[in-house]
Amino acid sequence: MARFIDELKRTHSCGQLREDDIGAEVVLFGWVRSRRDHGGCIFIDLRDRDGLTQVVFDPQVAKEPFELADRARSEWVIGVRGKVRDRGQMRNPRLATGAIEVVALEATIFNRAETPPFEIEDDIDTNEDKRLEYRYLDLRRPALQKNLFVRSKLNHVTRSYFVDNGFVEVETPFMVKYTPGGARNFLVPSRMHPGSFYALAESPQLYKQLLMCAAFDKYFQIVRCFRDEDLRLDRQLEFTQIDVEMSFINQDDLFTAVEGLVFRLWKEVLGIDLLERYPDGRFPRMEFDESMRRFGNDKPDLRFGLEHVDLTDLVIEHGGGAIPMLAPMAEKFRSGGYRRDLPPEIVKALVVPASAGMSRTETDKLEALVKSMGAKGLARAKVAEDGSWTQSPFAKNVTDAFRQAVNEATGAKAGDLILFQFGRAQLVHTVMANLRLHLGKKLGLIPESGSDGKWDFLWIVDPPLFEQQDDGGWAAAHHVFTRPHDEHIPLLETDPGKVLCYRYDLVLNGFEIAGGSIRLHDPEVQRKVFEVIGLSDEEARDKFGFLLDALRYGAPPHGGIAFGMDRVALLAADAESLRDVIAFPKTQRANDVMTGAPGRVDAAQLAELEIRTLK
RNA sequence: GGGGCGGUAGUUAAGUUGGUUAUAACGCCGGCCUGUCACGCCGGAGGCCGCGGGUUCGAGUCCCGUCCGCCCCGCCA
Repeated sequence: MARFIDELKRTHSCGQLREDDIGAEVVLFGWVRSRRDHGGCIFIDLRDRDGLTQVVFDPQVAKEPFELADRARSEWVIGVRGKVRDRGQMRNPRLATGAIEVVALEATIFNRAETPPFEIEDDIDTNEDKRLEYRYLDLRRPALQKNLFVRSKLNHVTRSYFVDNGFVEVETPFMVKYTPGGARNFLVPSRMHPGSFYALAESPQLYKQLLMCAAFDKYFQIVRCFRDEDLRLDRQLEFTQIDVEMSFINQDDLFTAVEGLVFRLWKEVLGIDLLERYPDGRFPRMEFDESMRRFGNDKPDLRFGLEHVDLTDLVIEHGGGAIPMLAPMAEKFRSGGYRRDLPPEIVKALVVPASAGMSRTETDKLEALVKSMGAKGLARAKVAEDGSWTQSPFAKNVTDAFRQAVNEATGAKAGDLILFQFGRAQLVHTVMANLRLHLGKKLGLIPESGSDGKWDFLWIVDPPLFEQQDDGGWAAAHHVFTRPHDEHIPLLETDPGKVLCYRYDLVLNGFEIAGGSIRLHDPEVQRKVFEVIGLSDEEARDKFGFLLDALRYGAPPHGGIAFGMDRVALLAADAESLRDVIAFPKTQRANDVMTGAPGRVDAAQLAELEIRTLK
């Protein structure tokens, strides 16, 4: 029978003791965070997941524990029985337990520890690959502990909310049928069927629609999804979704359900009442088109300005303003080579205020930045006192009328710097959106954490159903079961590019945290959509046969949404990267540097699966 | 697939136009210290300069290749 653990049970966590506990005898278990040896007595900060408590080892109080503390080193795991004492004058206001300390009467060493490769503390500078290699040590740091606790709470409150509102959680398969198109799938070879593969589900999309057909109205699931695509700051190979689907609802009904969830999450997990910012309990909405025009993407960060100004119409009107680089584009519109309502090429500007004090070197750096995103260059113009342009490739040729029109449209004043992008619409939007974000950060325009403007939610609604391919054909912009606006159904046959749909994204501070749609359940319209994207009946049957069948056997009108739980956690925990809210994440090259995954497998395993590799 | 940045003691970094023994801080080890909490003071150990090749009398430094990490474009909801 061991004295500690068997006989002496833990009475408190290391973050628990307060003034009220003074005089109590307690038993604490934890890790040695730091040890301060004063010759006569030794202080050890004992840490567990809950916090820190200072333990004093005084040889005049108890000799044996003092000798133990003399030997102890960082990260050793120890147990202490002791008495809670008032720190009196020596209180540490920066510590939750700072009013008290525990005087050791008895102690034990559960385990020694090698010197860790980095110190287990917040705000230490350690490269992330090192942190990931020793993830179990990294995770001991209070900041990461806090993040994972936030995540745990998000999960808990999410389940409570949905259960309280009559939803049912249903688990759907991870191993599913491979279907080409969309995100790349991870493949899982089947031993029972050599040469055949399952795919890891990239989302439960089709299954949740089948659940609606099966009358499981109001479904939700907190579910892992897998996509074999390149990673980013906010993208991992495997990630968690809060997946939701409802029947007999329209877009507004779904928004109500989602807003209810988010308000409750913020209230119960973060202690923030979003009603103060959104008194009617609703998040604002913006049309996709407007978002693209003003911000260049469909996930605008509204916490700062620097909005884009679309100059395409002005350029057309002024025939390019005598600027050689813009004239050919204007001509294409004039001659009817380009459609004005769906312009393949556009011109956009963004004004950097004089107060930013951008130097020439800094603008050169901006140019390098936009080039790295595929732009050819960064045209600019500094506005002089009289409205004329300097430091600009446009200045030499530009007509007075066009220059004045641009100054007026952009609102640029003396000393301001106008930045331009022109060319293929998609590239201009991407470059300008990233430029705006970059400048917002660089110029310090994004409010610090905790300020009033911190939580900026926005619905992006009514995007186009299709996007045009390079070959002029059309493809579904999202997935093929998105319902078009009823009044646009005739356009399916005449002008697919103008068809808008019931698709929506919820944006928070520039991150898309949720996306979904009202689904297409009318087989007639479904066929027309397939026709537009050139999907034959046969191909459709092959890909979605089971869903098409289900839709024919009495499908209710339905729609849903999926939250990127990792991104929600990232924002809620105020973390820098998705990796900071995932216990064991992958690197950008999709490696697990701790375990070495992915790894090669032995020949016998491959032989059994009848798989041969080329490398 | 492409662009950018980085890799030097355990950790984080500095390292000049290529030139003596590669620095510093923190950590670690030893000693001293009874009120510290970023404890303090004294002393010490610690290096495949990511890896491979090349140029050179001489490479941490220059060139080529490669691996790893981060950020971005493409891709992806």
